[in-house]
Amino acid sequence: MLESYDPRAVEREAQDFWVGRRSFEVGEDAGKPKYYCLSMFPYPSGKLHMGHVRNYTIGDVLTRYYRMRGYNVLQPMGWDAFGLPAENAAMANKVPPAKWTYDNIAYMKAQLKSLGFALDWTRELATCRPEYYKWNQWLFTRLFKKGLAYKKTGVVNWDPVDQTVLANEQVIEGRGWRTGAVVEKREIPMYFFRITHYAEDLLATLDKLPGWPEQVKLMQKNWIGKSEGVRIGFECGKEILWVFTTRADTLMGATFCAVAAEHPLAVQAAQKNPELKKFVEECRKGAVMEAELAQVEKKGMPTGLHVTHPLSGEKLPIWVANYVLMGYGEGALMAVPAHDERDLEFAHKYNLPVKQVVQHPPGDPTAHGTLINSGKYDGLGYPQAVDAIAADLAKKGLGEKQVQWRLRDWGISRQRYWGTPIPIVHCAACGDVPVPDEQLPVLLPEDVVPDGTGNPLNKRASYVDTKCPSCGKPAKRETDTMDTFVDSSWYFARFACPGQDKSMVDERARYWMPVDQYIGGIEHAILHLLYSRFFTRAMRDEGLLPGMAEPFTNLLTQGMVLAESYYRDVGSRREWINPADVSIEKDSKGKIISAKTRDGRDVVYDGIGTMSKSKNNGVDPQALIDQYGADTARFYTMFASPPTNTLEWSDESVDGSYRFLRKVWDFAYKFSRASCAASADRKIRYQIHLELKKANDDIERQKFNTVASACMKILNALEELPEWDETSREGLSILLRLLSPIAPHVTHHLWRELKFGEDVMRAPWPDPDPAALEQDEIELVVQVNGKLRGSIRVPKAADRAAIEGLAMANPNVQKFVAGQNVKKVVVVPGRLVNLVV
RNA sequence: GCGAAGGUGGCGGAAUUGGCAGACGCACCAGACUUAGGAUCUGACGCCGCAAGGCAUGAGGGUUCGAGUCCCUCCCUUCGCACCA
Repeated sequence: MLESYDPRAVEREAQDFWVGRRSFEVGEDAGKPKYYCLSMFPYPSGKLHMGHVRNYTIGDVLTRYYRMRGYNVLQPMGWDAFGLPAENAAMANKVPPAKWTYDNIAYMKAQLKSLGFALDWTRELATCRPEYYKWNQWLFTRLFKKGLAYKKTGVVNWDPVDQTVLANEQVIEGRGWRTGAVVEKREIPMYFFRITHYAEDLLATLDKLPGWPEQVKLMQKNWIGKSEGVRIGFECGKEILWVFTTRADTLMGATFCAVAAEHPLAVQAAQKNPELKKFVEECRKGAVMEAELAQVEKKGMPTGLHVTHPLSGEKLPIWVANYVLMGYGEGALMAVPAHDERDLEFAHKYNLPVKQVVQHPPGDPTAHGTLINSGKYDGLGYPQAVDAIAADLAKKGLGEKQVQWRLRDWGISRQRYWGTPIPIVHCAACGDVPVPDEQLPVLLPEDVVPDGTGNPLNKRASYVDTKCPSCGKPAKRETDTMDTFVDSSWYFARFACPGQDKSMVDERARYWMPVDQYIGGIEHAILHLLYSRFFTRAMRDEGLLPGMAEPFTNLLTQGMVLAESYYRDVGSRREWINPADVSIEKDSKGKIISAKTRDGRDVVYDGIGTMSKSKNNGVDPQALIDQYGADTARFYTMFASPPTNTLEWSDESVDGSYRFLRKVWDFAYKFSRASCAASADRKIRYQIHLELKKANDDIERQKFNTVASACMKILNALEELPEWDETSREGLSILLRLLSPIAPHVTHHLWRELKFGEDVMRAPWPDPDPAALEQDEIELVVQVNGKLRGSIRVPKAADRAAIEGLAMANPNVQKFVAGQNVKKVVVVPGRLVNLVV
């Protein structure tokens, strides 16, 4: 065997071996338990980033581990290939999005292969291929016929200069990213998926997902946002203003009503009131983003209209307020300033009355309590008050209990080219007609270069002009495409069915689904995961996935990979400098005091955040692979932190990972030339098996950083052996197997070189030997008043009295208890003794 | 603003159940080997202190024989907020 570690040669050799044996291609096998391990597929942005390396290494470690544990493991890979960046690249480089995307896929596929992931490439898919998106279209037509897909108007960001719809990320501080024009809200017709049909089930089933992080389940629960309340009608002349509230108990404290600027009452009132019209129009300026809306200063204007309080008969003014959202509830609310912080802020600003009606604990006006100043309802608690008030309202026909959801239906229309065409034909006579199955897929032309002014499909007569599938007369094709979240909502099921062109999925999906382990970034905790859960239900009800509701049994949400970012302002333009090109100076506390580029110009430190193209702070993993090899890149990303933590990038510590793999090689090299004694070393063997026991626990709880450090500890222990013996051989074979899921290439090579077997991946996973873990004596820590004062060795079977005696006899312990009364002795078996004086 | 998570040496992190805080590694420091060292090996390495010892897990308070871990208040960072993926 070679004396020194050459990652390049070792990795090529191992990868050739796997390809030659088709090691990762799997089929259905009734003889083994199946394990479907899936990492979120990448958007083909150009090259892999650190988040990908981390994500796919986590999946690969699990895949290789479960294979060695005897499971039939599927780990596929594909491309989330539709999306906005391809159109942006097209505008910048005058290249069709299709070509740009396919080129990126080719490059990134080579990168993934160089990292040695155990992927079944025979199942590769790209969502921009007709054979994939055909089934988006097919399912859309099914849902459309059932009413689960439907058309209504939705609000979008409109750039008045480019005459185009903007994505939220294309709106910067309320202005269009290319034109700088103030963005307006515009209502346009769109298609929606009726995800709210499944709201109750999506919420209730969260409790049956023990393999999901509590954090994610809680976020989804809050997002779905079931609230039980009362719908209350306020008479306004001949009309009724309906509001929804979860605090009907505070109805007697309502001092005004507020409606959204888009509310029909506001629009109507604005027609006769130029000042109000101006205000309503002002509310239409700016982006649709909720985060932005929530932070704008609360503003309002009276409509001049009044409503009648349904119980007191009092006249209350109606205001238009920019903090009322048209999309939630009725787009209107009753304001109770005394018991709602936002209403209070608004009331103070505009001098509106505040009337306390609930006796609340001091300092918490929004807490439930007993009613006061509420006439006949005085003295009631929250539930009784709500019941009584709802009943009285019901008698007048002005209220009823209602369940309200925060979850909205999913708008899937995008006024963009690079996505799945929505399979609808608009016919003057027949209306919106879904494209029949035999005419699917509606093909997206691939030779288009968008220019940023609207959807280029609109300008293609050959695409738009068609015949109505229903009556055969000339008609227009829908030019909107689907949200790319549609593509990623079912790809996991499609991976089970390569080559299937007769149906969306087939019976093979019943073998592989659900995904046993899904791995991806925490940033997908809500939308992607919720949409996938919705799709699985919709497909189930279409007969495609019988009996299945939940697509992902276990979910691992990896933390984001963060890096520092730096910029400098050049005129009005902000230039972002890659951290690799910045040298920094830190003070003794580690705070950055100055940052300069290589040529000595000052740059501004902008803090730490997600690696992103816009801040140019990405670290290219390719440089890491080129310099150290794939095994080091994999080992480092596992060792650096547990998968669920954020990972703050530092290239300084990569060296240590490389050094460790080299040490493994050096040890194996020396072993290959040594002759071993037949004896074993009890003490070192104990250490190795103890580390193995902990490492096996850590793999099960997905803490791969401590598995990596267990490998280091085992090697450190082996190096302490006074001579080559059976413990060296056993320890090395354990080390190579334990390390193989993380660093598969070097362990593959050494396993064969040392004649442990032909293929480490097919070796059984090591389990600790109980005999090696047996000990006659154990060490106990002795504390006095909770402070460490010494330690004692006691026989394993020692009783309490013997332990107390030994603890008291310890000289250092004596120093602290001498002459004092020992009031209490706490003995924690196997751990410690605490003497309280 | 709302929802969620996190904060431990100079740095990444460990401590699985309330029981030895800082495993393992990086950086730094000292030494050995060497023509050389950005290689390798040995040692030291939280802070204060000559030592005994004391202090220390974002800040402040509480529960407990014992708190990084549980409870309360506050501060900071990251993620999501429905057209980025």
